[in-house]
Amino acid sequence: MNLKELSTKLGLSQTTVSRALNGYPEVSEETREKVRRAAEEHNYRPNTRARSLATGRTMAIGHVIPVSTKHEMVNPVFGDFIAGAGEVYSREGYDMVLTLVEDNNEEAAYRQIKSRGSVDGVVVHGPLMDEPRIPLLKKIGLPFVVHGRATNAVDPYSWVDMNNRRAFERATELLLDLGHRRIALINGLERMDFAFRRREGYEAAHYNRGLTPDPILMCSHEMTELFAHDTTATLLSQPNPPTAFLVSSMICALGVRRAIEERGLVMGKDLSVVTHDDVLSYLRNGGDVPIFTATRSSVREAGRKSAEILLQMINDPTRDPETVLFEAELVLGQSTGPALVRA
Amino acid sequence: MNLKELSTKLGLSQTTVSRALNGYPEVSEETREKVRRAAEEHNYRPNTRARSLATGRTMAIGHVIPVSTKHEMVNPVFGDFIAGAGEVYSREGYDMVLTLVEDNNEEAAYRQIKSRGSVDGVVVHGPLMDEPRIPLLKKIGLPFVVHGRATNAVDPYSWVDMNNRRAFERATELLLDLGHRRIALINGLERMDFAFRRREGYEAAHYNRGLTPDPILMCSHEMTELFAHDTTATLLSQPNPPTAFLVSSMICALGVRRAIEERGLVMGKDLSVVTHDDVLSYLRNGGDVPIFTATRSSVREAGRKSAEILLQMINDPTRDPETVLFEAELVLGQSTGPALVRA
DNA sequence: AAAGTCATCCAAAGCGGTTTGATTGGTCAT
DNA sequence: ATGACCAATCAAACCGCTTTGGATGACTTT
Repeated sequence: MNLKELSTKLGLSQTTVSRALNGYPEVSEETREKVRRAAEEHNYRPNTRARSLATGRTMAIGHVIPVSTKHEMVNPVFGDFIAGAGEVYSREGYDMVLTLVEDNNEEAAYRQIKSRGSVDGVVVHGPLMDEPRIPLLKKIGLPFVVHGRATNAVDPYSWVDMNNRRAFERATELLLDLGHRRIALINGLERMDFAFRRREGYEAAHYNRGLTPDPILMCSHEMTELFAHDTTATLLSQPNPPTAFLVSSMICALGVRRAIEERGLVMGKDLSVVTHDDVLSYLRNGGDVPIFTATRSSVREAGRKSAEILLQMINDPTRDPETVLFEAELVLGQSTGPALVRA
Repeated sequence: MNLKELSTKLGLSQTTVSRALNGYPEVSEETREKVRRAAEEHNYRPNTRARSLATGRTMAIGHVIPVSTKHEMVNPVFGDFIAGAGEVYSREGYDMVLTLVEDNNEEAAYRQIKSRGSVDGVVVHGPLMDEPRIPLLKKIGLPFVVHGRATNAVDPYSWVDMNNRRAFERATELLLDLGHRRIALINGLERMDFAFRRREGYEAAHYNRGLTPDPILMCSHEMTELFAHDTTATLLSQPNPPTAFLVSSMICALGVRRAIEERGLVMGKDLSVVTHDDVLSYLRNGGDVPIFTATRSSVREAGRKSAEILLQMINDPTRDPETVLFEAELVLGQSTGPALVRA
């Protein structure tokens, strides 16, 4: 059933039917109601492509997902972010278009998205410190919002981020307050902006107290359980091992815990662990009392917020870029305790 | 830059330019080359919507993701499946459109997808035992392939699945061979087809040896770390506790391990654990020697295969439904050992 | 030299909507 | 009664592409 068929069936012009359904005032209420009922009855819905060709709006948002070519790694955080954004899209009648791109030719991907004109805007995932996509998108004029930030970006742009630096500074302070002086940092890839900021926070907390973190305790890698486990195991078998771990994700924290327990040590007693918790739906941090002491910020909420901002920008292109910075909570769990005095 | 502009710039008709770029033979090689260069130079790419309106093909595949309303749960397996499917789509020039749907009105969602005509086909995720979507999609004539199967479906349809029944039967047999007689099943929601089949396999292995599994040992829930942990803890504190656990996902297995180790027990010695492993990129099952003994089948590969089948169906609608059944490997890790003789 | 073939190109008609610019008939003030 | 005005409707243009059904001229064929 298309517009033409529906309108002949009703004995009306396409114009009137279209206007009736789209709520234009030039149609009598009586006719509008008649049209509405007929549309309902025949399960008519305007063809997306035709409509978007006519209006110039696609009613679709693109998400370009970088897939690490090296490790075939898909960010586990992604599902929840998408769920948050998707809530907003479906509420507002937008589709979500995913493009998976190997991380070596993202620029081409964005250019293609723009010139094929299949979305009204994009969400940029996983920004690096120097993020070439930001000036690129500005240049080609595709509305966008970044999940995260790019430290070295110059022009203003819209982003939604968590205060990674502050979160990790506070977490480090907590561990320092507990008497820990050798704190390992199990971080993500530090060319990713979020990981860079987290290290900054970690270092700042040390410097603020006149301390210097031991470079050997700072590790950076793709955040898998395995990496975290192996790194922890290695660190613990060194002569002057860390007494605490600051970890960049729940998945990693599980690996850290495994390594700790393999050595017969008890988390929260022999060693302290603080992790960042993205509040993933399938990986809750314990029940009433959290397992891990954690900095906490919902990535699903970030998804919602990103989508809202992007849609606003699309609806009103004159708007100034908008930014949202979530402060992470610091929740106490069972994985932290005072540093043991060395025997 | 659109076709009209490009063709006037070249002094050719739209027809010729379009044909040149789409490889039709009615164009001299000389002209074709000239057109190609001009297109390249001006970064021209045909507008997706216009093209799909003209051809009737959208060059997009829909994925309808059920989002559990009750638990706000996003399937963690989804990211890797999408990554696999996405590889194929981008190779073949297809877009991927995601629709998140609360699990109570999926039917409306599919109807809408069809009538809005924004995709050429869909992948159905998370089939239930009685899956109303299958007859629905057949009825409305939208090509589809199911990731998983629906036990009670009657008409043939395309699906890609793992042999859940056989995998869990073998895993159970392994545990029985090791002398375990009280084997707990930590399963997903059993209205989901995969979970139902896994239980069947588990039960069959028992029955085949004249054993009857204790209903109290079979647990079914959304597969979170927390559920697995709490259930395991509960089971272990019962009078006649299980000596082995058969677990439906790596995430759950982590919860099982946590509960085991909290009691000061050692996995692989005091208790055995076998899990299913979807080979998620961020959650590898250990390094050289797997941590968990596991049934293993790559969900990413399933994504690839599903996409391939669907595209074939779209390109040749006369094709018969195709089905792929992956057999899971059973890999031995460190989490299994002989049942201890009760003191 | 006329007719037929063939390679190459083009004008115009869709695809299914939205939107512009009339057109119609009724109501009201003059 | 007449023109102005308004509400309600419509025909046709347009969005950017593909594709049908010619056109054109060079080259063979007879």
